[in-house]
Amino acid sequence: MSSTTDAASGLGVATALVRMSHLVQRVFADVARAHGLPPQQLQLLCMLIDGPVGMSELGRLMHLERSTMTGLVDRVEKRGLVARVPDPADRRACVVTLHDDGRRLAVAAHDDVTARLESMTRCLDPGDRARLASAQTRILFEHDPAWAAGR
Amino acid sequence: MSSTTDAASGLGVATALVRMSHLVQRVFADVARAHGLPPQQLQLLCMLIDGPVGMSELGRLMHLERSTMTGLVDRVEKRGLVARVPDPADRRACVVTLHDDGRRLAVAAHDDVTARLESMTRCLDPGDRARLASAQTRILFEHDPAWAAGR
DNA sequence: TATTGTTATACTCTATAACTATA
DNA sequence: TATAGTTATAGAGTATAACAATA
Repeated sequence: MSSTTDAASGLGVATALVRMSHLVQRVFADVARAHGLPPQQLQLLCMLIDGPVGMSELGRLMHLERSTMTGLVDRVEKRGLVARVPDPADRRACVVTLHDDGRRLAVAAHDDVTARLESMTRCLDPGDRARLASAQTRILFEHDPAWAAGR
Repeated sequence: MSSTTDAASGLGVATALVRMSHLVQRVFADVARAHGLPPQQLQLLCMLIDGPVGMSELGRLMHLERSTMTGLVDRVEKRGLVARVPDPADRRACVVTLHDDGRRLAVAAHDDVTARLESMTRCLDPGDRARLASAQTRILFEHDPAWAAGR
């Protein structure tokens, strides 16, 4: 009945994935709140770190309808963190770009999330941590449609 | 530049956790929608499979305010899936219980989520799958406050 | 015809603050 | 005083359907 044996009575892989997902979402939400943003708005900012993205592409990346993106970008734009810039190559389209404040916030929050998650994995051996990352990478490679495209 | 080497250029553990979390949330949302429910309402139902739970305890389990629980339970109750039952031991309190329809729906959807997640892990060796589950179990044991209490 | 983005609408989710009733 | 639950309010997130402008 030591803590070690309790942890050893492990969960099924599906249950573990669901619970781990909730824990990660909570970390993300806590960091977002610490930076004064709702989680979805922070997620949007993080999508823009590598460069401007159009509305439809953002919807594909975040698995949201285009009309949902309109409202989300509206709210983040109202905070002065991003701007819509007309696409010179297509007069229907625009790209969403980070302002300086938005970039600082996105990078700082992203770093916070990374630090907190890495800290949580310190209870694993380095080898186990690497195997955890690689097993998840493998699953994502096989099952995340957005994988091939994105970074 | 083969797909194998692409997968081998793995993600950091934090990035892998965040992406995996999104993938799991998407699976859960897809299953919920297939059963005609918003994800949060399905999550609530799943919390009740092992037995009735009071409003405050539900809030702790789901990391939501008590007032948020009131609305969530209202909506699920309106669908006829759960009922508030007065707690005979404490006249302030009530417990939320599943109706038969709610239980059938909760179990079926839970099974669907489990099946889809297990199917996604089939790209791993049995040993890797077991190590994935056990590494996550270890992290949850150390960092999920709701761990000790819950199942 | 197809695509880009928006608007209108209706729900849903969430937190804060103030409240009632019971412990 | 403390806890269980609700109400009121405000804001945020989401999808569907219909639309305008452009490709």
